[in-house]
Amino acid sequence: MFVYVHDEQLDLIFKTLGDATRRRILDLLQERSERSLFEICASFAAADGKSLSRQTISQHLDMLERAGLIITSWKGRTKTHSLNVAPMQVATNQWLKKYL
Amino acid sequence: MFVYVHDEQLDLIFKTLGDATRRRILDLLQERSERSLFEICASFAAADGKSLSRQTISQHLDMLERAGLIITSWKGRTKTHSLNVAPMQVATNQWLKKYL
DNA sequence: TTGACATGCAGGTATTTTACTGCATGTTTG
DNA sequence: CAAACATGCAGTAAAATACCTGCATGTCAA
Repeated sequence: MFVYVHDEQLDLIFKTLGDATRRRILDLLQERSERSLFEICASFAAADGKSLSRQTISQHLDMLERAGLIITSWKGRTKTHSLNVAPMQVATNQWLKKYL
Repeated sequence: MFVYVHDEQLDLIFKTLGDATRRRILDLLQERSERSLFEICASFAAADGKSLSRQTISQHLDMLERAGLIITSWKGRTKTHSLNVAPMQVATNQWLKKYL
């Protein structure tokens, strides 16, 4: 199976990866998926001094979801966020690969 | 040899790749390197309707150079631009690889 | 059913990005 | 030297981004 993505989707994938906070969220979700917004905020606060507001992290999660890099589902009043590596693989196979 | 790059450099590399115009410039330079700004503009104009101004392309080239994705050298009054794939390889080896 | 919890939505601000125009600088060639 | 050429620099405007605060909505549990 090979999914073709348009330039705009490639734009979105690379732009989304171009922010250290969002890459860090992906790294967190690779360790363990199915995390809530609050858990992600807590991980950030626990790790070091630089903690961002809940709403800011939420915006980053929205962008990650728009890029397809995370998948969400509701469990009661909690929305869980899980990693989805497909866009990275598609971006690599479709464009980046030829330079590696 | 393994060059460690900081988060800020990873940011810059991915952000730079997150624009279709810049990816297209890289694709052009992979076909043939050592191209001048004017040659790149001409390629854009020849390919299709959507042609950007010389200064706009120049700004994209500046960003590509800051990210290390192109290397430049002067030949008389002409500045030539060549592809440098190292940053893509570094970004892949240092961060992206674990998701592929 | 009410209080605590988890998230969403609206808006505001400062910075960055992307495009442009116009002018300046330096280099080659006739 | 002067004209043509290749690029650089300055400034502008619109849009997007990244952060914030405050309030609203929906859900679980006592």
